[in-house]
Amino acid sequence: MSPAASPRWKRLEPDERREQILECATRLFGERPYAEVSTTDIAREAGVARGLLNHYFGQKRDLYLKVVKRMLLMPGLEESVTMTGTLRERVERSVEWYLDTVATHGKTYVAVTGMGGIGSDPELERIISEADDVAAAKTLEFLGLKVEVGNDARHRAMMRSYGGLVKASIREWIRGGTLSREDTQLLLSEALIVIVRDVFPQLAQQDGPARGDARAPKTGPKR
Amino acid sequence: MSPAASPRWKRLEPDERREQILECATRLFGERPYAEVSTTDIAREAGVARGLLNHYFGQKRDLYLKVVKRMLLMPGLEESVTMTGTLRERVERSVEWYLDTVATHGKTYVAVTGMGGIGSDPELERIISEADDVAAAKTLEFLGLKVEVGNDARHRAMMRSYGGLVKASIREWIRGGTLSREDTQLLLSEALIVIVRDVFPQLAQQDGPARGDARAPKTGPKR
DNA sequence: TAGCTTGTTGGCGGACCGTCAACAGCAAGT
DNA sequence: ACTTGCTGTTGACGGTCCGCCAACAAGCTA
Repeated sequence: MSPAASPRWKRLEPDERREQILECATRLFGERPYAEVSTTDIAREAGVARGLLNHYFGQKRDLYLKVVKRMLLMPGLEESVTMTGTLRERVERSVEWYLDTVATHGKTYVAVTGMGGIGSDPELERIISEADDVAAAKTLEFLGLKVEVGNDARHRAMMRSYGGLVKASIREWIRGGTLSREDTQLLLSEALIVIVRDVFPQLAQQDGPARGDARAPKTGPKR
Repeated sequence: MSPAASPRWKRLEPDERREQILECATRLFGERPYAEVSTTDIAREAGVARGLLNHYFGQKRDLYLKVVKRMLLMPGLEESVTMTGTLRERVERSVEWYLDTVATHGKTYVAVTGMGGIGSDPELERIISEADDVAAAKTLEFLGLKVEVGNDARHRAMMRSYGGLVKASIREWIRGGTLSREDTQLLLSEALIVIVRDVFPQLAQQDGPARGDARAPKTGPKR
C-alpha cells in the first residue's frame, strides 16, 4: 500500500495559515454579528481545529481586531486623485474617491465600522479612532490644508466626529438604500466644507465668494 | 421566638422589581461593555437570583434593548425652548438643549449610543434608528420645518446620518474631552444648518443673506 | 529510513446563559 | 391565629462557547 496515502491535514507556513484564517474570519464577520460567529464556525470554515485560532491570534477578540485593522487600512488616496481647483471641487473629488473605496468593501465595511462588533471595547475604539485619524489626515492633506500643530488634537477630534457622519450616511446608502449615492456625496461634501471652514477659518476666502453670514466671533479657540 | 424572624428575600410588585433591575443594568452597562457584563453581575447587583432576569426580560439581549430604549427616550424638547428668531438662532438653541440633556445622562448615553453594545444587531439598530428618527423629527419640528411627505424617507435618512455626527462629536466631548463643549456646539450647529439648507433648499432665504455659491441643481430628487 | 522541528489536533475545565420545577412571601378567607 | 392559594422568586440542570495545553503527526534533514 502507498506509504502515506493522503495526510489527514496539510502543513502550512504560519503566514499562509494566518492569512487563510483571516480571510474566512473576515467573510463571516461581514455576514453575521460578532457574537453570532463562533470560533468553531471560523475553524470549520477554514478547515482547521478550533484551538489553532487561539494559537495564532490569542483571543477571539484579537482575531476580530486584526480583521478590523486590515479592513480599515485603505490604500493610496493621494496617488489616485488630482488636487487642483477650488476647495469645493477638491472636497467633492475626495469624497467621491472615498465612496468608491468603501463601495468595493461593501457590507463588511459597514458591519465592521458601524454599530460595531464587540461592545464598546477600548482597544477596538482605539483602532477605529486611529484609522479615522489616518483617513482624516489623508483627507486634510489631500485638500491641501496644513495642520498647525497647536490645534492638532482639536482638529483631529473634529475630523473623527466628521467620520461619524461619514459612517452613518454610508450605512444609510449601503444598507437600506435610504440615501442615494448622490445624496450621500452631497451631504458629506457640504458638511466637510463647513468643518474645514470652521477648523481653518483663514482659508475661507479661498473658496469663491465668502458666506454672507460669516460668524465673526468664536471661529476657533480664543487666543 | 419570633414567628418569622426575617424573610430571606422581599416580595415586590412586578413593576417595582422590573424597575430596580433596569436601574442596576443601566448602571453596569454604562460602566463596562455589553459582553463583559454577565447576567450574574446584574443579578448580584440587584440582590436577586439570576433566573429572575430571564423571567422579567427574557434574553439578556432583551434586557439590554430595554435599557437602550429608556435611555434614548428624551423628554420634552418642545416645552423647554422657545422657537423664535432666525434659523441660526433656533438651531443653536436646539443643539444647546440637546447637549444639556445628554450631559445629564453622561457616560451611559455614550456607551449605549456609541460603538454600541451588542454586535450589529438588527433589532438594536431598529431601536436606535427609531430613536434617531424621533429626535430628528423633534428637532425639525422645533426648527419650524414642515416635512413634505414625498421626501420623508430621504429626509429622515439624512437626519439619521446627522445623528452619526452628533454621537461621534458628543463622544469626543464626554469621553476624552478632546472637544470642548463650545467646539461641539459649534460643529453641530454649523452642520445642522447646512443639512437643513440642503434638505429644505426653499427655506434658505429665511436665514439672512443667501450663500454665494448656492448649488442650483440637485438639491432634491428629480421630479 | 530514522530523527527532529514545529504546525496542528482534540479534549479538559471553566464561564456564561436559558429553562423549569420547586419553594416561599404574603394577603385573603375561615 | 391558622390555613389556603396565588405568584414572585429561587436554585440547579443542560447546553454552548471559549482559552489552554499536552500529545500527535507532517515534512524537512541527514
